[in-house]
Amino acid sequence: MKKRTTLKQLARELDVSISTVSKALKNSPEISQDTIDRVKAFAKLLNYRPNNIALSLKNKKTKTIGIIIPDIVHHFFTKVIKGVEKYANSNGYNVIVGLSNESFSNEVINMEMLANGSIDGFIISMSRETMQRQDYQHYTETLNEDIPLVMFDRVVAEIPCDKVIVDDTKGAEIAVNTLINKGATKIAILTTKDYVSVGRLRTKGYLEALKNHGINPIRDLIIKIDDELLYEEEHLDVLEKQVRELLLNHKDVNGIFAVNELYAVVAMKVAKEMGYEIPNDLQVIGFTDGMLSKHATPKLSTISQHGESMGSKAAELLIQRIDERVNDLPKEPTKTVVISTNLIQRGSTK
Amino acid sequence: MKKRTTLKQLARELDVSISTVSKALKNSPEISQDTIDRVKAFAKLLNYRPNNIALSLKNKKTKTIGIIIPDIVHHFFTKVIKGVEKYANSNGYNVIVGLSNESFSNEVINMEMLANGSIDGFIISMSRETMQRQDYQHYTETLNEDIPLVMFDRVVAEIPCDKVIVDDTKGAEIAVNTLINKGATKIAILTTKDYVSVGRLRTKGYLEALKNHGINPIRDLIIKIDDELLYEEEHLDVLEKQVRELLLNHKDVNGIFAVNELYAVVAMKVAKEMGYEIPNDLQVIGFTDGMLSKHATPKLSTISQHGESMGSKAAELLIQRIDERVNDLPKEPTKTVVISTNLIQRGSTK
DNA sequence: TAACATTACTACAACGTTTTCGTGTTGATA
DNA sequence: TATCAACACGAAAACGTTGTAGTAATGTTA
Repeated sequence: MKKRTTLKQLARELDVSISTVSKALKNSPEISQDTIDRVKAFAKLLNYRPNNIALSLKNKKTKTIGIIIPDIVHHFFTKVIKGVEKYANSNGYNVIVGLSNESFSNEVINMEMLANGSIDGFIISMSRETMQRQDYQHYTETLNEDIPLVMFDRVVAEIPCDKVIVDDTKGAEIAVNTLINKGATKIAILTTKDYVSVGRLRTKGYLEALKNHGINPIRDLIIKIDDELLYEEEHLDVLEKQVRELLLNHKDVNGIFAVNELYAVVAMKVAKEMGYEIPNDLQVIGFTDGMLSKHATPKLSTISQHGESMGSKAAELLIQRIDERVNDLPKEPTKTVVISTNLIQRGSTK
Repeated sequence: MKKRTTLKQLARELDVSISTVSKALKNSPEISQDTIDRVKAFAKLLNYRPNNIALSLKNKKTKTIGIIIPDIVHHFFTKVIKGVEKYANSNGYNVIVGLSNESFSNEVINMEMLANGSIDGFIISMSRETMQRQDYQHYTETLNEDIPLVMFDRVVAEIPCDKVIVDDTKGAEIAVNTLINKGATKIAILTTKDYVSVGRLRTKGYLEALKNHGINPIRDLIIKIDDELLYEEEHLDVLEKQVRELLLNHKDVNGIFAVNELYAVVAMKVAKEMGYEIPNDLQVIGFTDGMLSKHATPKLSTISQHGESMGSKAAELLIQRIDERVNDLPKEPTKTVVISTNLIQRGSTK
């Protein structure tokens, strides 16, 4: 195995000490210009570059942050990673990605693999299973070990750490308000089971919007879809079937708010098949602005989640915490940053 | 800053040497069962876990692999990462992600950031700009430093390293053959500029299929789209316009093969707007099986690229090389693994 | 009882850095 | 000429591990 150039090699060949080489490369005033030049020239020749691992060990920081997400094949998370990467990179940090695949144990294992000094801090969105179990030990342990942690999107109040979320309730409210203002009178919601915090909150926003307009919510119009294995083929059928039933039983539904873009797109598809014309007969708004929204026909009006902003904000918060920790600064109280959502109007609304 | 438990601390408090602690934790026969038990109990109490960085430094390997991709907001690459992660994780490796954003300099910077000992090897798909410039210095340098490198999808023959690709030409041929067999007589191709290797190869497959059926290619039917900033909003318009012109000038086109799913989906959209009925008037096949394909109306028939398989294969090859390097085994000649493509038939073909 | 094995440890070097604290050689000053 | 800065460099510790090579204190053997 060929070995990389080290200070020691340079020192030996130049017949000076390791310290001298190290200092020369850093333009230390202790070293004569002559020696500096010689060392630098030779270092360049051998293409010397300092070993990061040794530096990490010495400095007790790795300049690496770990991001743990439930699924990478998902536009939103992908956007978040992009935001994290961008901010992290421009601050000299690398990003190491761990996938929990919506599984609790994977999440724990992944965090343990990284909490061994490999990373300076975590950015996390909880796996579905973790939300169901409500077992947050691995988070508290991490915090106890004084490893900074920032949660985003799927967060939980119990954990005292910085958080980045969108105002799900408000976003949903905006969506439903918009539908109402544009003439929809009977509005259904396609949401998830309640243990998914974002689903719960968006449903809340839906209910509030109705209430504010003096509309009584109808049980039948609130469709809670079990999103286990959501992205698996078979489960789309279930989704389609539920939408079809909804539209069959309530032919006068003229607005649908879906808590993610997939639900929205599927709803549009089913509705079109059943003869609805969008947006004339039925208006649809989704949540999360992804590929599907942009390329659906008609293009989907949607509440944008600003994944990239969330990512870079999370990275910013995390790096602040890391600095705080490294420089032994007093700990600021934990923050929860709310990223504002906004409606992107496209073809699925009037 | 709170410090993590180290061997030294354990040693001090247990009043034994560091070596003893280290060995006790590893059940060394040199250590008495008594001491082993004491040490382990105490280590558990303090929640000791060995520092990975120190291990990396000592062992001269990081158990981390770097993957550099042009864009993470892209279903295919996302699938590849998933495959890499899966294989890597189950072999004790972590994955660190670098995004080039299709930019040459970003690619170089990212690689340099990681080639400092942070990772044991690279998995790379070239950025568009790198392909254009044909500047592969950073790859050769990496290889010269004896850092293993595996390229996937967007590869280049000049670099002597393991590669994982799909048989683009064959895949395209299958697609076009299928169109012909299903009755299409005038088939257009939506492809990229030639410097994008996959575009070039898929175009080749298109031409071969035509030739094999004795069909003369028509210049006008080969649309080479400039995919600079492809995923930016404005450029979709260009794409739409080109498809519209194609269909206007050649009303009898009854088959379209697109080298990616976005082109295919946009083509379908434009065609539908122009009154074509798919698949009756016009059949469409895409390449890469992503979200868009599954949720387009009609669902898009497509050549599947098996991103996840590509990813895990790439990880497998890389880890083999790393082992080879670490154990000073003789170097095997470089391999190019071709992942077989297959046609997924859905609604956009008869 | 002298020589030797075994047991159960410890010391130390090494991985590649950085940084603090010397230290020997100049030249200038009193 | 004795004293002292300034200069240019080197030695060594430290970060947290592991593994090799020692080393006391026992017990065993001839």
